[in-house]
Amino acid sequence: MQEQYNPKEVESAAQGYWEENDSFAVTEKPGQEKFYCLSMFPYPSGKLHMGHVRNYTIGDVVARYHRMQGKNVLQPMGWDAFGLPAENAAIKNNVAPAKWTYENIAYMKRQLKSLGFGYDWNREVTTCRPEYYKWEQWFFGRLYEKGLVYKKNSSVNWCPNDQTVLANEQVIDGCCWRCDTKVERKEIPQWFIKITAYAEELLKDLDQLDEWPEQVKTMQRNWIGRSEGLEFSFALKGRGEKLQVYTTRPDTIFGVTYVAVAAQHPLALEAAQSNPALQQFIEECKNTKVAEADMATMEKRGMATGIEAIHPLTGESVPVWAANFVLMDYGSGAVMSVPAHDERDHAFALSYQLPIKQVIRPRDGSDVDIQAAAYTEKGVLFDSGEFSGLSSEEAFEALVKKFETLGSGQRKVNYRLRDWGVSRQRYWGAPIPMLTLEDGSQVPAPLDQLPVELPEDVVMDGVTSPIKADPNWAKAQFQGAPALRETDTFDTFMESSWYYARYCSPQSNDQMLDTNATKYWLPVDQYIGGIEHAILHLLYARFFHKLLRDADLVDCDEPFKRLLCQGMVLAESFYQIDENGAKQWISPDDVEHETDAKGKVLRSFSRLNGKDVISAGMSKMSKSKNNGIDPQTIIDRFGADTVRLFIMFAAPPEQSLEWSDSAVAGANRFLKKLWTAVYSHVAHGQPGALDVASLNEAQKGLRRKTHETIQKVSDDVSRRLTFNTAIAAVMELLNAVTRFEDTSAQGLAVTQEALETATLLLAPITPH
RNA sequence: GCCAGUGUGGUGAAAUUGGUAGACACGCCGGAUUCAAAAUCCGGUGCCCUUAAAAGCGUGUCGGUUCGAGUCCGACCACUGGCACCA
Repeated sequence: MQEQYNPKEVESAAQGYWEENDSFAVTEKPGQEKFYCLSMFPYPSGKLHMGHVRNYTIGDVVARYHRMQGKNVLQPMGWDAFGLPAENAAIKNNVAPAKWTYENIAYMKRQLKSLGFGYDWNREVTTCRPEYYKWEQWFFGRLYEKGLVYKKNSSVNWCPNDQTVLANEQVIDGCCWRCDTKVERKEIPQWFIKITAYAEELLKDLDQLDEWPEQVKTMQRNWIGRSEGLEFSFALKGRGEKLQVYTTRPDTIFGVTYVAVAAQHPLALEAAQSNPALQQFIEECKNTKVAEADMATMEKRGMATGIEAIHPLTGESVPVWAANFVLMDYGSGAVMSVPAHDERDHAFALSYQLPIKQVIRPRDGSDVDIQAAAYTEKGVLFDSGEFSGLSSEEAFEALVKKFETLGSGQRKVNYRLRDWGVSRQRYWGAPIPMLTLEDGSQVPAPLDQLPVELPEDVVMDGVTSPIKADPNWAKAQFQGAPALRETDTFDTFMESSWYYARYCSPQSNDQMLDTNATKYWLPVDQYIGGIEHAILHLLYARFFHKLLRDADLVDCDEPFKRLLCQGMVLAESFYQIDENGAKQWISPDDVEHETDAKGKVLRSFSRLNGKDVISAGMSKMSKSKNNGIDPQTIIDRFGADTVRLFIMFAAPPEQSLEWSDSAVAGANRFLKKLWTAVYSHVAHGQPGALDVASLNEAQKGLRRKTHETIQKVSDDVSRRLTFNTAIAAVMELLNAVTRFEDTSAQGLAVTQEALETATLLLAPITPH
């Protein structure tokens, strides 16, 4: 054993051994307990960032712990390789997205290996490879045949100058990020998968996920948004057609003073033909981004259409308004409005002087100032005909019954969840495997045409997808007749919705999944990833799993048994104001501090120009704030084990983690101390056998500490997933060993046990 | 705007089921070692008053429940994640 801790040597020796012996390769072993530990695979953006390091260290610690417990542990890794950044990089650097992506993968794979993660690389999955997306295309065809796929019009962000669709991220302050043109909403035909057909099951099965964080389940429940209400129609004065609406508050129906429809609603469009002001308003409503946050915060605007609706119970007429906050994409594109009992309707009624009619009062009979604010609580009805005097709950039932008796409405369960739009008008994604025949009908591409391959050797012009620009690409045949390929590609959430299952049989060439493998490995025992995926990715993956189950490809109901959502990695950011008044972000590497006698920072300044810098506090490591710390420089300086130890020690996994250079040095110091302690112990030679009966009080004390630490660390790592307290416990044990200083035969035996224990307990965290 | 979180010493945090607030570290202060420095080792370190002790104060703010609240409840403030085309 060397006297000094030399991480470079230790780490390359250990990594060389793992590589040579393929130490983390696993196969199905029916007799052995399995453990499937999965970390969310990365988008290959160029190089690893600290968030990746944190995510994968947590996963590796869990995987190595269970391996040490004797389980058959599967821990795979792969690449979520399709996506927008590859197209942007392609334009910027004049390189094809595929080449850029594969180079990034090669570099990041080397980095993962240098961090000592125990992956079974034989199972590596890369989603932009045809052998992967072939099966996604095949499965989409099966969903189409089952009636779970359909095409309909829906809104996109449209840049009228570039004649192209923009992602929400590409719309900056309502304008195109390339040409600064005002972005419009545009309706185009797109493919959808019926996730709403599984809404009830996706909601109900959350109850069986007892090892998921409560907050994630709550967010998913609210996202699915089950509600019970009444669906009914308004007749329209002088017209044959009816206007269908849905409400969760039928008890307020006598308070309806107007009806609102989306600006793009057929009624509004028709009325606009003879009303230039309305036409103008509808045009203006196109000038909003598709994002819900923008819809919810924009100024609520509207205009009367001149059409009158007949209240189904009172027979009174109420005006139909076109409003920018009603969305054509959701429900029927029309809502009943009760300003007295709904905040948004109230605000709208005040700005357009529409009547506010109160029909619910508090149960205690007290008065409310209905002009000042909506009364949204439930209560007791009045001015509601035969329903006056009923409570909101009684009125709900009575009104549903009334409408059902009249045959003009019914009870309906509604979901906020909308069907999954999977069409993207972009190049770098899996082609949607649909063919349009000469008669205009559509069929899935047959198996012998799969994969519908995306050409990789292309030149990006920055605006149009190469497969849309090339008229020949779309040309195909179907049963001897000419057909046209779909040139849209899949949402990249498609690939990440089933990769965890493909890892079970990644080389399967003749089928999507090998059911022998999925039955053994699934569900994933521990899934680890960022909280930012709490809703979309995790909901789509749960949905896809149920689709796979219904196709007999997997045999459990849920894909992820236990979930851990790790927090972000933050670093302090600093800036100076330049002569133009703009913030210049200074890298934390270039900032020095002056402190007072207690170590409190008094002043910070730039090492580059000596001028003071202003701290913007802790924020997520990002390019825009120039506060990213490159993991590679830390690995090169201290070694992978120090990086892993610091990251696991600095905060519990679900909290955000603040980067601190001196704390990293502290983690390194601890490893050096441990090394030194072992070295000086070994120098005393091999100790004799431990004789438990002959120990003195101090020796018993150290033994007790050793075994308390085993218990504490085991519980922290397996049940609580609080790695920071596990490490603290090992630090306490090492402190006890340092204080012990007993070189008698039994003293050395007890020390040996304590140091062996410390090393084994740390092994999952600092495996080298 | 809506949904979900977070807030404890100079700093990161701990307190697992409502029961000694601050484990373990970082930083800082003092000392040893050294020609000197780095590294290492030893001691101290919530705030306030104090030579010291003791008292007092203390878990974002305000209020409540309880014998007892960092922990439970209500209101508020600040920050963070998501909002369906970033992944």
